[in-house]
Amino acid sequence: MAKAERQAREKELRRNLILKSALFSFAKYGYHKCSMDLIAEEAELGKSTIYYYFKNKDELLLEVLKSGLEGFFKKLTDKWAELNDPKEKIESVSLAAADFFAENPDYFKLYLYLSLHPKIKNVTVNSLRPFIENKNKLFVKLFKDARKAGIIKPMPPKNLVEIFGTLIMGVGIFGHYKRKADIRKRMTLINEIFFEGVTPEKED
Amino acid sequence: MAKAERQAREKELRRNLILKSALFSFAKYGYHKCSMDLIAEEAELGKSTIYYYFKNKDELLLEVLKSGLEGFFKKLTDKWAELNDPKEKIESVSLAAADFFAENPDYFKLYLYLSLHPKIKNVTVNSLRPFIENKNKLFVKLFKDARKAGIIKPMPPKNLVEIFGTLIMGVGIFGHYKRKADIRKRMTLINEIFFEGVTPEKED
Amino acid sequence: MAKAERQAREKELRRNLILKSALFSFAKYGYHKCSMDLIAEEAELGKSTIYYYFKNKDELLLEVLKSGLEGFFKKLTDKWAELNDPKEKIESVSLAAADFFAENPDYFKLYLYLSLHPKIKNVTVNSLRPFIENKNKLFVKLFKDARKAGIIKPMPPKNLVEIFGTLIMGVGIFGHYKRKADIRKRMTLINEIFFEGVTPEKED
Amino acid sequence: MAKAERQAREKELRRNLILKSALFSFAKYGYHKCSMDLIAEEAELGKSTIYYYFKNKDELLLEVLKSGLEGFFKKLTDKWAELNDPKEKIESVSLAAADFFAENPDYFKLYLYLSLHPKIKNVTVNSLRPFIENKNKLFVKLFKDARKAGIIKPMPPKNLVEIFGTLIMGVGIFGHYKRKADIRKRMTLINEIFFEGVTPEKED
DNA sequence: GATGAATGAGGTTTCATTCAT
DNA sequence: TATGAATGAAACCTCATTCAT
Repeated sequence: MAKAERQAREKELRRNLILKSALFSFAKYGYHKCSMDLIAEEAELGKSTIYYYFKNKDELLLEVLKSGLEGFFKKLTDKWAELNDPKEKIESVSLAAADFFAENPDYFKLYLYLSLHPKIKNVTVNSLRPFIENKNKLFVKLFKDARKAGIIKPMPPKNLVEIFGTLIMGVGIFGHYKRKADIRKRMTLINEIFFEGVTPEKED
Repeated sequence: MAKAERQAREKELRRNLILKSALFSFAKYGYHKCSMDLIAEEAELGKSTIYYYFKNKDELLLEVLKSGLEGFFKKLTDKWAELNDPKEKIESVSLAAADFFAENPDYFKLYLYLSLHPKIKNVTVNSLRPFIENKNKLFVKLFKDARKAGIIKPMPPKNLVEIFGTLIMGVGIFGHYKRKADIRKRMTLINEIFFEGVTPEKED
Repeated sequence: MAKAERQAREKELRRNLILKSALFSFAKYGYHKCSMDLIAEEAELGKSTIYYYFKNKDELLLEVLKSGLEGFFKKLTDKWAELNDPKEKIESVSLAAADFFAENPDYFKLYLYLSLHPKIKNVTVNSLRPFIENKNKLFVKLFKDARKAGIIKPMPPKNLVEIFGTLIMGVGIFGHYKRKADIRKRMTLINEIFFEGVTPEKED
Repeated sequence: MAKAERQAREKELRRNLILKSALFSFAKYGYHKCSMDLIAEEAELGKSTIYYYFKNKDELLLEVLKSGLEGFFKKLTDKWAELNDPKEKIESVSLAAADFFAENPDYFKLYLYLSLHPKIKNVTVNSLRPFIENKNKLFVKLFKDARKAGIIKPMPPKNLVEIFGTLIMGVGIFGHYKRKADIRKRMTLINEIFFEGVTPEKED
């Protein structure tokens, strides 16, 4: 019957509405100062309805983060599919992040905020860890490939991933940029520094 | 009378004890999950005593951060006094940070955590802003000097401060390092990348 | 039409399924900690279905208890039909209870639990009262008959019913017995004490 | 200083006030239907004050029960100190219980209610277990002594303790008695049945 | 100066029940 | 007949803060 199908679709929509409202409110007030009431109000639903869709606040947070990260990595891997050159692939990470920041200014702030919270770190974010570590391996491999291709100095790939990741996330932390073009410009600068450094070419 | 003096000294000691306990507990539990009780217990003082020394939780946090930052910048400016070369000065920032991270693993995490918290950002941390912006000017000037000295490409100094700052703080975010030597090594890598990039020298 | 009949039969089956699941869950979690969800899940039915069969949680409880008690008294009166001697009849109560405990370890616990719950006592269990008082009269009559037959001291029959009832229910309260044989043995001891006391025969 | 002493005394008084209010309210509404608000209102204190004195609802319950049982056993052992004959000692148990029921009509109901609650049984009441098992040993010893003195048939003392205990608690369960004299009368009947049984003396 | 005691405000979560389909 | 979805009401508990001493 088409009915069941429509219901499933509507349920998915509601779920996404809650996810969206939660992200918005978490980001606006910060996870700890954002009450379930606030989220419910934002979603224009009863508070208990949220508990009908998500077991508790922690899980809601988790799903918010998951859906955000999934969106980001979907975009990124789509882009990678079009590229071959490792350097271009690396640069595409920051550019994909730029677009993602512009469209979802809250995800990375929330993610970082939580990464730094000692208690949550141990409970919720940890269940994201497998997901993240999986992605991390992709990045490590990317840098290894770049190294093999001779376009990167012999530096430990893991460290490079961390450092490059930091650079990108920094945009999210300090991010007072609003326009996508500005963020892209900043990412371009980051790419340039990461690859070439700030030291001018010696002319001789 | 020496009595008043001794009393003043004792008061200062108490204040510092509270500050230390607060930092420890904030870092251990996260600002929002760290109750005044926890801090009082850590300091082995009555809870109300904390209110005798600090107006409220927010102000306590502020003072904790201030004292931490002051410590860091004290060390940094001491080092700068010994140096002339702008590049060396820039590099000394990350090395000073390395030592500071090793000795005070919690300050920067707390600082970052709060930088990302929307509400606190607007209330408490903002009152740190003058202090920080002041220090920021020092860094901007440093990069301008470096630019003048020709050891830096013509890139916007403000952006460079942010990017270099991000690189350093990243160590605090991911910070799984325990030994000072490890942190220093990582900072050296960061310095190298920042100045020279990851692209190998073209040999021709 | 046979259809209506089958439907009625199926409805009865569903009702019993819910009753069984409710008893199981009430006993497992305790009435107050047992949510309708739990019961619905146990019955593998939608939660609203329970409301289709029973007006509310209280009524469900009531019906659970009723059906349990009915089962017990059915067995008991069946046995009584075979017996004439009042003493044997009295003893058969505890033995019937033994079997009933063994087969339905939860009914009496639930019944007692609720007898002790002040609020429920006043609302739901009270509607069991006519039923129970009816049965009680049977017991009182039994003890009166026993008195007439000269096999019981001249003690107030009502009190004897209460005391004998207590003894039996005590097995349900402390009931750490698992095997039917153990419960029967215990009931035999209770019968002996109730009739003969614990004081040894004077030998002279 | 006398000040500290007075404060300690006042704190103890408050604690007892809460305990009393809690017992009253638990008994009136039943543990699960008795909210902390209700207790606070009864004690004419803020709800949080109760949490200042007791960690949570479970612990409050535990302390209520503990204090009740302690009161009972204090009275009982006081009486035992005056007695030598094991039979008199046994009888004194039910008479002490009679007085205790009359003065604290709620304790045993609450205790039983909780003994029967599957979830609480495993958490809170269990922490009473050592206390209770300790007392139980006293009773077992009492029945062993009575056996040695030849005033009890060779029946397993543990079972006798349970059965005798059940008889006494039954008064608490069904207890519609208000006047101390009525309860004592009932206990006397129980003692008589327990020792001599309901079977009349054979006259021959 | 120092603190034990008290609490109001607010947070998360549970759950019986209803309603549209 | 059966049920998925939604929710209001209420429960437990935490915590920054105050106040009397």
